[in-house]
Amino acid sequence: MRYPTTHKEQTHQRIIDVSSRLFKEQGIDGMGIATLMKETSLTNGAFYAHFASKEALVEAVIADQVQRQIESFQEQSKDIAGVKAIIDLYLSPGHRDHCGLGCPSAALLDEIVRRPESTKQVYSTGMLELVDSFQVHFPQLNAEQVRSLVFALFGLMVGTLQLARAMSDEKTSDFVLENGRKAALALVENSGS
Amino acid sequence: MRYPTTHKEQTHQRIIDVSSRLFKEQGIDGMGIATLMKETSLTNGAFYAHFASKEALVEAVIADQVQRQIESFQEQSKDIAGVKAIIDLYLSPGHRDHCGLGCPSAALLDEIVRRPESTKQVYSTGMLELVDSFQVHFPQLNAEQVRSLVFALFGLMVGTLQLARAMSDEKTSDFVLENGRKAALALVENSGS
DNA sequence: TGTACATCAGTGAACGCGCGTTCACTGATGTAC
DNA sequence: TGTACATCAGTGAACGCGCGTTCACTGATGTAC
Repeated sequence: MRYPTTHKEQTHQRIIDVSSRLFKEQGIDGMGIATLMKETSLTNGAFYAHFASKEALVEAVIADQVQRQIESFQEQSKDIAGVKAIIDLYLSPGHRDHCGLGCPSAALLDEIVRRPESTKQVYSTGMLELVDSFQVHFPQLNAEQVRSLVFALFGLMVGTLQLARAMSDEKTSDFVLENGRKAALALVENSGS
Repeated sequence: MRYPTTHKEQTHQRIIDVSSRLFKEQGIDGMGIATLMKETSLTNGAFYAHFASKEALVEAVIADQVQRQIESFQEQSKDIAGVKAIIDLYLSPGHRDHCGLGCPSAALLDEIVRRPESTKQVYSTGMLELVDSFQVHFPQLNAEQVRSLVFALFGLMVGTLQLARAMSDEKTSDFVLENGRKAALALVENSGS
């Protein structure tokens, strides 16, 4: 069968989508090509028609995930209230309980640290873009002030979400989450806005 | 050869020490029993005389690492200055550049999230003890206030260190680190102390 | 004092399994003449 | 219009390798009689 012109491109994206979820749920090292392709309803051999290696997929997934996160953040209003809405969603039980659909940084950051330089570069570039995209929420701050604030905010949110996910006791987990949410809101409120 | 009474205990601890470093450097999934035992100058078979399974080792490593971190924190003065010293050390280039010798949470937190409930329980218990150990630095705060402050502080420090480690550009990494350090110090200073 | 046996930390080969990757092949379609 | 060939997304078996785990064995020492 010949496929329509867009077919291969669609399959390519489907592999990225499925991999994003599975990597975030099971870890990059914890998810093999065969399993991943089976979940995409293909056989393992087809993988290498789409990606040169597993690492190439990892890079594609990270780039795609960070872009999607930027887009999802941009759905909020372009002011402080928008940032607060982002915080409320980020440090929510829903996000905590669904790694596979959530933030790639929270799910994969310390695995990304251990990957090759090229992969870290893809992540770094994306993260800088993400951080700078917050400029719209803070018209009164300059670029460096935005980076200052947003890197601290993101560090706090990522670390807090990971801690909340690691707590085996639900009450403690809720406390960590809600406590982190307040700290994040306070950080933004005291940012000279 | 018969060994002295303490010999096996020493070997047991040596496996934990070597594993702590290697897990933090390469990830838990990224480090196999054979490699790990070779680094301890033993053969792979000896492992199961010391641990029932890899997961049992993971639990032992996490418990041990968190205790050691508590002890290292306790070397600082029992006041706000002590907390500031901890922040300065935690968010320093030295800590960033040596995962294997550093904080187990920063190196392994999102892998811990994906491990069995029993392992998360070991981590949770240790972390609560760690957080509560900060009470000595804040005599004017009650237990819940200390947990509020220290969970936020730890979330910020862990997330920031991970972000700094993931940045491929050194200047950006330095910025993230130094910026996070200031944010952490500000968090502690504004804590009604 | 001498000998037979128990103890036990560690050895190293082997188990089945899943990993990332390769490759000869399939089969439906488009193109050339 | 009919036939031979090119294209190409996907198939599925196979590659060598390292994984976690098991187990019969070694060999130095202690103990019983």
